[in-house]
Amino acid sequence: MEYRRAGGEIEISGVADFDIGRTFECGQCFRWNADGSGAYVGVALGRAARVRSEGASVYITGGTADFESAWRQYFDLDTDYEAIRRSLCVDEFMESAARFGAGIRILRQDKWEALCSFIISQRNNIPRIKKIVETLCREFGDPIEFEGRVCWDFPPPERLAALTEGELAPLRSGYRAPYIIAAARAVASGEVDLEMLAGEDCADAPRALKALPGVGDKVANCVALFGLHKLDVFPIDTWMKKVIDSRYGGKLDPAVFGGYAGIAQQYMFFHARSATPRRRSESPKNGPQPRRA
DNA sequence: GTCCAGGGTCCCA
DNA sequence: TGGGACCCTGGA
Repeated sequence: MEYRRAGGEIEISGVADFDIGRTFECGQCFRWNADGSGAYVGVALGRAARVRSEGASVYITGGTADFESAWRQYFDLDTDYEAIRRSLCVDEFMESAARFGAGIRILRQDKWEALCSFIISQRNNIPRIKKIVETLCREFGDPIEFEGRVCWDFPPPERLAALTEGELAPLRSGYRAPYIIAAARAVASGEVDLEMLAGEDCADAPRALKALPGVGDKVANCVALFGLHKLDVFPIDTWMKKVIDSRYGGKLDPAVFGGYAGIAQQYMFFHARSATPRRRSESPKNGPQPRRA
């Protein structure tokens, strides 16, 4: 990996498997949006930035200090995803999924933001998740000036811990509001220590996260993978259930992927979502049916 | 206007 | 272990 200043941007080159579109669109993050020109604008780690790719290089707004203190870690640029991807091609389907998802990197997102965002994600669709998260930031986050407009940082847990459910009403987050507040209070008070859970010697972070109301297996695993960077964790949602049912007869032991089951999951998830039309009218007739009265 | 589905979780038999 | 309820939105 090499980087250099290029005007108001940092040019990053020599990184295999770095596709910004796939990385931002694979469902791991909710605050990066395509601007229509092929670039993505978003807020992360208290900074706003524009990210674009051109040729074999990726360009990020800002200087070397921002790059070294934030983006280098955020995009996990010192990890060899190409080698990991090759190691995950354990069968024909994974070869196909890994080829399809080549370039996806697991972002090192803010831990609290990941926890809060995935609580919001439950029984929800991605456009609405993004809308709720954006409203949360706009209502309670700090402003960040960027390219002549105002973006909003993700609000810290201490700020949300002081709120009531009524004050979260503008989010229209429904039954998730009390979960957001409970998580904020647990993190702000230190009852849940996300830094500690992210540590190497914490063997079972999802179990600790599941102590929070509104955090079950799926949310806990997503937070462990995308917030705590536990690359061996394998979240299973409705899309993954479909893949496991259709490709592996309903049984798949994530252990076959070694310590990188989480990255395998992202290839499979991205492949499944991209291969399946998302509109209801176009959705497969034999998909999982809701359990309703 | 009505119905249904959306990256779940919780509670209760 | 399985079924139903939960909050809200947008498409059909």
